[in-house]
Amino acid sequence: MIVPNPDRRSERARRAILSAALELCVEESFARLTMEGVAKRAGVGKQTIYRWWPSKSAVLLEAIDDRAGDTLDFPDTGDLVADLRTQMIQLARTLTDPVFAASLRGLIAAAQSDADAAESLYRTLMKPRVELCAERLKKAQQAGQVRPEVAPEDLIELLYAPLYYRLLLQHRPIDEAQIGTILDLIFPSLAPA
Amino acid sequence: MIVPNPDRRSERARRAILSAALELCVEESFARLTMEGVAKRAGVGKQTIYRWWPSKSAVLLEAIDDRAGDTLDFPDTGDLVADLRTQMIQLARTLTDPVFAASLRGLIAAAQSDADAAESLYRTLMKPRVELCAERLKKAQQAGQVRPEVAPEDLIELLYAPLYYRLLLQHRPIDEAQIGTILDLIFPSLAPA
Amino acid sequence: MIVPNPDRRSERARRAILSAALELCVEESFARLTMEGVAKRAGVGKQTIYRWWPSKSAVLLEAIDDRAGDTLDFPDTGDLVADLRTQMIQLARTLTDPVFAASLRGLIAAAQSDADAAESLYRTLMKPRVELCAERLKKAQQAGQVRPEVAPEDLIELLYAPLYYRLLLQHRPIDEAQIGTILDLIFPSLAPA
Amino acid sequence: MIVPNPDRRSERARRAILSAALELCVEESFARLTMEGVAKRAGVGKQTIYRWWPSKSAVLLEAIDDRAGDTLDFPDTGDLVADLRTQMIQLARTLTDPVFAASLRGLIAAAQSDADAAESLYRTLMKPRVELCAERLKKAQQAGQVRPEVAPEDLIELLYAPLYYRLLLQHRPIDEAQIGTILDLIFPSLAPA
DNA sequence: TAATAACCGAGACGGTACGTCCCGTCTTTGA
DNA sequence: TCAAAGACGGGACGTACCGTCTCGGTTATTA
Repeated sequence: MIVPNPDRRSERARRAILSAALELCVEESFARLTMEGVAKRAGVGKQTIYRWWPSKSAVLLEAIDDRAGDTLDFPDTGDLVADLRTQMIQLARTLTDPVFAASLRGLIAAAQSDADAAESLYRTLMKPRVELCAERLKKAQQAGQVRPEVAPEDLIELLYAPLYYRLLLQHRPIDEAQIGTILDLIFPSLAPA
Repeated sequence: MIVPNPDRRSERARRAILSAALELCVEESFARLTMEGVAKRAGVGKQTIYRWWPSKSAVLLEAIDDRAGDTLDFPDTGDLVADLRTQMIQLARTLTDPVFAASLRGLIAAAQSDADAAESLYRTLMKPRVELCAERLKKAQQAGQVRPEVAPEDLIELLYAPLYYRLLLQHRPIDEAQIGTILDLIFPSLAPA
Repeated sequence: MIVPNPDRRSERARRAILSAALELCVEESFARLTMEGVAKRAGVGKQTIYRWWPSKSAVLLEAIDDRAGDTLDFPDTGDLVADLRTQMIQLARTLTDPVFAASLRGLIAAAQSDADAAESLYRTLMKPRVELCAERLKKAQQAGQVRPEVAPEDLIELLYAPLYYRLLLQHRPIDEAQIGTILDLIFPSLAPA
Repeated sequence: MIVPNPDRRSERARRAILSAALELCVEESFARLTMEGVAKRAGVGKQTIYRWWPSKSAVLLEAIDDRAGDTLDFPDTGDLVADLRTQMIQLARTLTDPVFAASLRGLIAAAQSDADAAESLYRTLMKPRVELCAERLKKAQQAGQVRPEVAPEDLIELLYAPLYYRLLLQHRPIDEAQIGTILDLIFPSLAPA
């Protein structure tokens, strides 16, 4: 496979494609999002999309990752529950933003039939944030605030999975009350004996 | 809309269609599952599918619901945690069955772009089981085993969401260890003060 | 290769496609004639064209053959030169008809890069007419009007090639004067010694 | 339109382009000959082709004209039929040369949809040779070997059209026998009464 | 017991989008 | 300043499916 020269890449086209993808994903839905529609909306040839991305989920992943930007940080005030609450509320806001919600739901949908999409979704969007959270939890364990035998990754799943559950099932809305419930139900169990 | 007469419906065709849908969903994936493929595999005209189902996700939902059969029961030995463990292990087995996993992942994917699919997926597959579990939890609350101010629906989400998280993200496998972790981390918080 | 069932073929679509092909070939040119354009003009899906014809030259060949219709006859008054003149004038009219000229020029152009197109062009349009002419010439030879050692096929090429030469080179127009010249220059040589 | 400075033109690039065009036209066909293919094969940028030629037929015309070289001469031994035979055999050899045949068939095909290509093809390749032949015929007329009222251009068409007919229809091969037939059938009519 | 519906299989239809090829133009870097 | 390289916006290719439609051909009542 011949790889195009990234130095000659048109930044204008790149931005137009990513914007068009996000817009169309919200206006329609991921399933009705088409490469042809993106090309038309972006004023770009289809080949220019295929030159730089292998699939529509790859375009959307880059678009949403660009938009998420540098929000890679995890608060550390010393109070673990307060920090988690702050961060989870921030995530809840993101997951209820129409653009982000539509994109992420689409990406997760795509991941169900496309292992590459699943892999890059996890690696790009989720893994870095999971790792930051894991570090914060380890620090709390070292400070004696959390039982040492709890694996941070397990705890992270417990805390965050209910948000994704509501994102994907859409049966109940993601909100701050949910976050309160999650923290209330889990944290009393976590203090060392 | 003209509804065909269900009395004259061919049971042979119905079964062939549902089987073909499940087979193809596993062999390929939900995204590559096509009405034409199902019709061909089932030895059936396309019209026969469209006559009885509005979409491929509707076919698959009926197929998987048929297969799940009458497993609508929730153990009640008096020991809530033991009962939940039993039931969750049963669910884990279902979610790791290739046919069920492929179908459910596809249905959830479809639900991201199709509100009807989302609604019927929840109503048909999830709601009855959620309600059974809620009843069991209420009984436990009445028996003084669980703090009364905890909403059963919230607790259910906390317990089950991590399984769906792993089903959809495919980053870690669903297994019994996970269920142990979930129960260990949540239940110490639940006993009434 | 799976062959579609001709009994179910839509005559309406067939006619619309052939008409659209002829129209577009004249309005634009064979090189600018596209399957997409024909489908659009005919109000037809592209697949419906590809189902019944392998290429645009095949469509055009059938269109022009349909239009030529049953003009498969060769006059026989007993006077060979008069009969040839009659028939050649008829051909000249055909070759100067805009629709026929554009189509035939396009078909011959296509034949230069496509052996199948060349073969079917010859077999469908030319061969039957060449054979009729050859029969007429043989009859004239039997009547002692033409030297018996002349091969009818050779004579036919001599008579008709100049018309095609002008059709394709477009440097001088095809007209009755040309036909007079051709017959005048060739026939004095043909009488038996 | 900005015309580039011919003094700075790269002769190396020009030769590479013309060679590549001829090679590809033979290996594939004129229809499958592409500017990109020529550029790649010639090791040249596409712009370098578009700078000096307007179309692929223009490239090919120059290529074949270069190759035909200075074969612009018409024998004159005093014996018209012998001279024509000599020259026509020479032409037959050219028309059966694979490179020349593929190119000329392609150029004539292109001429069917492109008036510029038709015009430059006639002017460059055909006209000079037609004129030489016409001069030779006029000389024969002055020598009383050919009826004076025959227009040389008409006679030329009669003589040469059958060769082009076989080149383009490919139904019978061009060979010396054909040339004998042509001359035998036409020349008895030409002597002055 | 014929006729007469209704569903069945099959698949042609008008249509959308796919992913690819090539067009002719434009832009960058180097000779 | 021209050349090589190739990215760009764009149009058409030939294919896969969509969801609708139109055919006979079995059934399975209803006159």
